[in-house]
Amino acid sequence: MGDYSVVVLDFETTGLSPDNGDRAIEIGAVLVRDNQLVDRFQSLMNPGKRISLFIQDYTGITNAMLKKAPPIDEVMDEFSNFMAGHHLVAHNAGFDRRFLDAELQRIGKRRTQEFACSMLASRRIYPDAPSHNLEALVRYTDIATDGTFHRALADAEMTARLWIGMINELKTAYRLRQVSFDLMQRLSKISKASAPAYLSRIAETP
DNA sequence: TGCCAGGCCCTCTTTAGGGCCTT
Repeated sequence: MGDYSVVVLDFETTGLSPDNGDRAIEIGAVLVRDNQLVDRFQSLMNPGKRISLFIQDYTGITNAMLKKAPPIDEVMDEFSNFMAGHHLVAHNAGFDRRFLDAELQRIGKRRTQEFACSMLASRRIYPDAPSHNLEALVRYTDIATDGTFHRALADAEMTARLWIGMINELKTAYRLRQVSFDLMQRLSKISKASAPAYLSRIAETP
């Protein structure tokens, strides 16, 4: 489990909760190693049922597109190989973690690696951002974009660039040589109020 | 047909409520 590689992932789904029968319809993921995007994974998935007009409008993914897509089980099996051995990151990770774990469970697999959240990290690293949704953070931090939002690979790539940007921000602001996944995860788990003191303490530690 | 989550975070808080964030 390398400290310096993470898989940043994003799901498009039929709704908000796998416990209510919602399923994944697209996964996008980027492998980040040494703060570089070095590999990508993307696939639509056929959930075996029609998706709502809201989801079609929100994502641009249509029922016609999903009809031609491979089944979820097949894609998730491939993706479990892609993510193997890497820590995981997502924006509002609780959402993607629930879907990842639910879809893996359906194919008899289980996630073992740690999951970190770029949204929780951004609330601590960019407390003055006007909003901490992905699109607002992309604009706030001047991340290049082709204007595509709410598609899995585009969102995963932007989240990966946001993650790299936050690591670089910490390196610069606190004169750190390296910022590990563990540090990012700890920063996200401590209360937002105590984050500034925590970071100052890290900066003083050689 | 109608309904629909979960966790963080703030505050007019802790015997709670509501906005944000993800689709």
